[in-house]
Amino acid sequence: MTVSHYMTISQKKAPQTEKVSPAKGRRERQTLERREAILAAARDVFFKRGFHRATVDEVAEEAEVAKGTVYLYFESKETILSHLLLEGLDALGEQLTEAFNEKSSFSAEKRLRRLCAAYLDFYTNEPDYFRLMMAFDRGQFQEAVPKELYQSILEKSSLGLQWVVKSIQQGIEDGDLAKCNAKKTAGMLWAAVNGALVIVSHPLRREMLDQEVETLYNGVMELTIRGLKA
Amino acid sequence: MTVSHYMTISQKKAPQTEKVSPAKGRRERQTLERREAILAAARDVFFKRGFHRATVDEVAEEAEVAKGTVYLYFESKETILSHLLLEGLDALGEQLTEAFNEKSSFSAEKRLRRLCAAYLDFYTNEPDYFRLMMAFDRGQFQEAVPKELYQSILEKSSLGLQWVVKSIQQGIEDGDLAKCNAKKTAGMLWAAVNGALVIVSHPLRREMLDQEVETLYNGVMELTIRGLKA
DNA sequence: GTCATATAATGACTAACAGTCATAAAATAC
DNA sequence: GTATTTTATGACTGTTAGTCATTATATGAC
Repeated sequence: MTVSHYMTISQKKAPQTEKVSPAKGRRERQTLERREAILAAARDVFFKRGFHRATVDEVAEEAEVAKGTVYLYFESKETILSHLLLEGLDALGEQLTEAFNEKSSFSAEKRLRRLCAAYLDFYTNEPDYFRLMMAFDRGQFQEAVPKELYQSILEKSSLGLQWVVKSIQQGIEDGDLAKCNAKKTAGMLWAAVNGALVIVSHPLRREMLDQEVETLYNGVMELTIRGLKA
Repeated sequence: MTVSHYMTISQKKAPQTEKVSPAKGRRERQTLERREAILAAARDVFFKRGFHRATVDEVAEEAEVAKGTVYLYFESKETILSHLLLEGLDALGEQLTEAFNEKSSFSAEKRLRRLCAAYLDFYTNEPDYFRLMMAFDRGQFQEAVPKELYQSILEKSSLGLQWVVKSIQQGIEDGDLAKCNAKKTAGMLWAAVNGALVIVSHPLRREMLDQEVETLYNGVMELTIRGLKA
């Protein structure tokens, strides 16, 4: 059984006897707090300077610990980013869940539009998290972060996509959309609108296309949704 | 007037008198050859190891020169990549020009499909160049490469997009497509299909969408082209 | 050919930064 | 109060992009 890195601090040598001491709870709490403080410092520094410019020394300084301490709580700079990414994905996930609005009786198309709009909102309102996501989509993270962490990012990412899948399934059931592989079609839609954000995120590409985020994004959304209905 | 970096080697101190010597031509040729050799070495190394893993020392060794020499011909590792990128963009540009096939009487839709197919072909047949393009779309290249080089990458990139713009304009003229801003619409289409390639280029994202390149790419193409016609 | 000058090449060096680990400090147990 | 375990530290290592004083080579004048 593998355990998360942060849980291993007090478990370097697994004790044969499971002694319960009064201080144990407090210790664990402190460990988590420390970890959270480092993560918060990393959030500050990464947001302010961007992942690549930011240094682990800066994170340590901001967290008021030594650099070595940072590495007691996280395996690598990339691992820290991954945990921030999970935060971002949680936030995005919540917004998407709200956009889908399970309890309402929205049409499939309305839901798709709301999901797309929520994604654009996230891009607009959480530019820092979005930037980190883009940074993650670059480097050699698969090698730099533990498998299980990589896996949970994959899962969290897929969770958001599920709402798109559900919307398309609903559209097919309601007879609003032609029959198709909902999962694959959702992927296409997502790839397209995400592509718009990828491009506007890069100065060169934005110059190249020479249009505002909203124009491009909504244009792509319209094209694909119309294509879906056709 | 600014001159390219590689032209400055024999011009560190601008001579007042423009003497023409018999050796001049050969020297210039040798300089260009040297430069080309370094670029070829970089192509090998970057293709084999990827931009981030590759080191300038490796490039120098492959080119059989000292590291300092590499920096006589290129300002930075990023600048070398930029020049390789220009090669890639040239190749892509040619394929797109051919796909558009100016002399033919293809319909706008046919042309768009051919352009998209050519882009996918490029992704498939020149994965190394495509990888470098993705690498470029990441880092802090705007700062690391000279403005004029950055500008020429922008221009070369836009050149390919022009064929999409032309196709859409033709579609409007032929009455096959509804009136729209051709440039912006071309950007949307491009953002969408490019988005598909961006996603499949990343292992995490490909896992997430769980489908083959062709399926996803052609799906996005179909969606957007259908949306365009609707 | 030989020397003076201009040009090109070299590789040891610097700086920056991720990550390590022997040592120190603090907490806990007894 | 002492021993033991846990946590923290920061000097150190390894790697790599980029520099620059020094060396080598080519050219031109005589």
